[in-house]
Amino acid sequence: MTIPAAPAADAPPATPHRAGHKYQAVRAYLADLIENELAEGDALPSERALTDRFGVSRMTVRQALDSLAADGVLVREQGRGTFVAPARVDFEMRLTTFGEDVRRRGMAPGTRVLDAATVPAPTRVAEQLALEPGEPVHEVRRLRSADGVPMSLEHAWLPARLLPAMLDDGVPESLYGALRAAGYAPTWGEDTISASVATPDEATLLQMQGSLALLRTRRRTYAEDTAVMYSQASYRGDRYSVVVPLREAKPTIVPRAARDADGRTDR
Amino acid sequence: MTIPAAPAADAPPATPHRAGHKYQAVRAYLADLIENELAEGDALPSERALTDRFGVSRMTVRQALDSLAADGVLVREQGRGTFVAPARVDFEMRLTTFGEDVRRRGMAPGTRVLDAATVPAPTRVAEQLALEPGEPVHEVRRLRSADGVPMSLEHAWLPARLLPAMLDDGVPESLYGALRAAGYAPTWGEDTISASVATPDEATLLQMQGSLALLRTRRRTYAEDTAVMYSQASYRGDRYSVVVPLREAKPTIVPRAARDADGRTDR
DNA sequence: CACATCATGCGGTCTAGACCATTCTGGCCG
DNA sequence: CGGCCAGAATGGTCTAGACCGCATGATGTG
Repeated sequence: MTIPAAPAADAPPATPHRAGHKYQAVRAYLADLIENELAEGDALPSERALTDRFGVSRMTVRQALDSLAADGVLVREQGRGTFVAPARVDFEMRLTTFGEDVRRRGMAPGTRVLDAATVPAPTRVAEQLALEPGEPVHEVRRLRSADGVPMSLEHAWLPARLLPAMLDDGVPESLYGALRAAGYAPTWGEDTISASVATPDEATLLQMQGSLALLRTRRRTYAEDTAVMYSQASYRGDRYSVVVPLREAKPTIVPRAARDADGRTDR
Repeated sequence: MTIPAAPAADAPPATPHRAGHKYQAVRAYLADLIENELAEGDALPSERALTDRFGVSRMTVRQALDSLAADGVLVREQGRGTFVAPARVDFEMRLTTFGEDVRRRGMAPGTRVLDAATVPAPTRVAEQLALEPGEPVHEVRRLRSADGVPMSLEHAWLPARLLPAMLDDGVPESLYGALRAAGYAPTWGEDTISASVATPDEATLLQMQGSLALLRTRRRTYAEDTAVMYSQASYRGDRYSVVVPLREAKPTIVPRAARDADGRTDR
């Protein structure tokens, strides 16, 4: 935001590096520019212009620009300039919550808690969470809906050791939120997706008529190295689908340099 | 005029830059080292050692190291050294074929062609492939099996314009292989996964008994910007599941610098 | 013996230049 | 009018240093 039009041409003596690194200042300035000022495809100030504006050397400016280019935010073109990169497809599935997911689809999420208790971990759950069998876990069963229409039955288990007080004030609005608040922000996970037929109980709760097909996901959620949650969700097959972006088959290793090396592409 | 700072003390021979850039040479050397000599976690030569070995400046060495670190092949640790990165989890789903997929699970893939013809594109297919309705497409229906057990019904459409002779010698072993051979190697795609109940016809072909739940995927496959295939597959719900790795929820923008900016991390 | 200190080596940041390769523009000339 | 060519501007590569902060192990010291 603050545009350092005049960067105190020489040495700011008091805090020379306390304020962080110079390239970070340049990067922050550029990031702000990209987010608030420029549109996709717009040109950024040239390296030499930034050099003048910030009173730093060109290598420092390039470090900022290159890091943004590496993040896919910028595209650099020799002889032309540096431009805001076109929005790229995100090739990674994200750990989203049901609430976020539904809102992103433009609907209002709803929740009905069916069951919540702290219990000894069942064998399968203990396996998935790498716990000793019988170690206490919070178990939560919820019926999730979108715009009032039942969509999914969720069954989640979290190690009680990580969040001892989680259920003290009732079931939290968001389990991921509770994990984040406890310092166990989910960082990665794994879904296993399958299909099966709803039990009569499930069919009733989800108000299914006609087709009884369910899309089931079993999810393990991790915060860094610790398993923080195991959950199963059953979605109405007629109302829910998952979109998975796909990348090309995995290349060898060390891509960038190899490209130019072998000119022939006769495969 | 100005004598170049580089004193050409050593080699300014016939082809000084014809052979490529210096940092690429360093990178290639390091890549070979990583692939053939070193194990996960091993230390690489220090920047200054590489500087001596190649007779280049440290910035040039760093460009090679940084690019490999950006590719996730190396991990740099201030004060300690540069190390071969641990094999990382692949957070991206890949465009795999049924055959590859089954073989990776240790089973033998099988195929029975049910139908193959070149026909005018149905409306929905034309939409998905961005064709004019009625434009000719190759249509292929196959029953796929693993170790002789029926697993999946596949229905695929490919623009005939891209591979005019695809069906001349019967149905190719691999549709992706045919695309690659024609210069349309698939580079990305998108699966939409849902669940539904098998029709009697599907149940018969897949020899389903008991549960009639199917896991269905609709896939669009692209080679760069051109849609090269649209396909639907129906998997037996009791025998097939999809594993999707998940990354943490998407951060705002501009991650790297922002991290250090707010000093407080009172955990 | 336990602990503080220091030297060393490492990657991280930064400078003030240089030349190269590519792209585009504008003016010149046929 | 059309095509060619020279600049100018841009990013790409590279140098030969400098100082900083961090991690580690050796060296003393109480």
